[in-house]
Amino acid sequence: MTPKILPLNQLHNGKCGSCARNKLCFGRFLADSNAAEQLDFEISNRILHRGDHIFYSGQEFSSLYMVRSGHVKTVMVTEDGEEQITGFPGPGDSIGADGLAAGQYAVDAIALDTVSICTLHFDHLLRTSTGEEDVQRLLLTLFSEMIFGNEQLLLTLGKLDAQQRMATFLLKQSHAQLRNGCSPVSFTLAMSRADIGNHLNLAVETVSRLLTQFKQRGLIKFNRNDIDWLDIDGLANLSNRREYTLPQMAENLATAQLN
Amino acid sequence: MTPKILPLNQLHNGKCGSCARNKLCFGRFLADSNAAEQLDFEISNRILHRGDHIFYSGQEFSSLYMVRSGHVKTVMVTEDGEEQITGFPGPGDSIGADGLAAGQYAVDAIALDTVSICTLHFDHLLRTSTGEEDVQRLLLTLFSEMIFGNEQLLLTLGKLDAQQRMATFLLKQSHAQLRNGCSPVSFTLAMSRADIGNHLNLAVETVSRLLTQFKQRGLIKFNRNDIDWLDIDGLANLSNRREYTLPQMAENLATAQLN
DNA sequence: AACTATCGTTGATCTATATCAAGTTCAACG
DNA sequence: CGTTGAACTTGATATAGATCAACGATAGTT
Repeated sequence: MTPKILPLNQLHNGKCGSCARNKLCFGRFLADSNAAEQLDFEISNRILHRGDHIFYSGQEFSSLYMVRSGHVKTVMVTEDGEEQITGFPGPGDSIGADGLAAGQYAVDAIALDTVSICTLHFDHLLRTSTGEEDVQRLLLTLFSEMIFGNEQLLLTLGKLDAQQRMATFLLKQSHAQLRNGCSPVSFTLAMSRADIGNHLNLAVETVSRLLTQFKQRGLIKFNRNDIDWLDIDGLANLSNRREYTLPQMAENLATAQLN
Repeated sequence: MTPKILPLNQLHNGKCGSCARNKLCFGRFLADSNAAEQLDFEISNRILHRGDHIFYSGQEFSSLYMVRSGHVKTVMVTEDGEEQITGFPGPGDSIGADGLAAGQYAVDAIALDTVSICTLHFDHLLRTSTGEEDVQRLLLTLFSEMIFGNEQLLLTLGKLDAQQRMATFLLKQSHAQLRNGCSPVSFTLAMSRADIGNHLNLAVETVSRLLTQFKQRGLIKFNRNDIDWLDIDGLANLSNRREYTLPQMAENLATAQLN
């Protein structure tokens, strides 16, 4: 009889601070590595599959979510049904913060592949963190990160052309890989060309053409959604952004771990 | 000898909770009107003039700011100097939250006209609010509002055409007026055509043409930057968004005051 | 293995909005 | 009260990327 083995994205119910993935998640905001013990609020874990909703737009706000593994898309919808993908949260990213102000989630959060996600009941979180200055700061930092990220995205979509947007997107994915201790040059894109196009405000055809073009210019190697290699400096050069070049990426990572 | 009279946007140094403008500012997030007394953190006031910087992009993060009166633009800059105006915070809006995560402000915040602004030293704010669950919630709500606002903007810029974007922008300005107890159909735009164009990702010429077109269709009456009248329902119809129609606006306002 | 639906690629054409080019208006200043 | 410069308007033309159209590849199903 074989011993029972936990799956790679092992479940964890209980205190946030004692979770094995803490360093890649909430812990990445804590300067003191022992401070994780302060994260003594309850979390509960859920596994979702491709297409499952974590929550719906308009649904009453109750919790924040942290992605432990897998990828999600967050979709905002206009009156007349047009959809805008506002982001692709992955491991260590939070979801749902946009719902607090209005009391209801502003987007649909949909799993792109198999996703392990933590539920942080907001009222509980707030009660538990009262008096814990570090935890308060952590929550605000988490929210601040989202504000900053959205502003960066506004800049990317507003002032860069199709090629620059695509390069920036690939570098962002690469950077996220690195943050999670995975290879920044070899990974799988969880989202379809249509999703990328929607997110970057480009037609599917344009996304496809740009990827082909990048491949021909030797900037990336890929097959379908599997990226085998990616020229970070070359793409950074195209994107007019230095922030994702490897040395800079490593530095960002170090900073993220320290703060 | 005439008595000394405070200017309209009267200065207020001391406790936030005792400020006369509290109801239009931090207080708008508090359900209980007496809860304002909980806002016992220190604030200090500054007056700025057109073109003055509240802070610079890259400057070390230290404080959040609340606009008491006047209008501001927040500008993010790319590597190669391209600028994106991410918003036009007005009375009751906060500035600077994007700087917490990285420890430095992400945008330049520049006064568009004469601005009265409150400085909330972040460390002091955090220390004072520790143990105050309502204040913690308030801060997170403030941040959440910005996340939501940026996502709405992403949707507007990504999925609406020039005409719809312009209509949406005018309605947003109108809505902000209403929130501050001013006329939603008669007000002055603090920003130039160039600023509007930059913010909406449109050429100045397109902004000008659309405004002229709206005037010819009887949707707005204006002279230079003074809007004398504005057909809220008509514009809402164009913009494919019902959220800014007058009944809805009044409801939003009521909700905002209750929560 | 053949079938089918979904997703991705590639080429041809079209269009919304940018860009270019001239004015026009207005506020500030000597 | 004429001068200047910035901000705005209006018309003509250009273009990046969308849209339309057709085809190819892949994974899941029977």
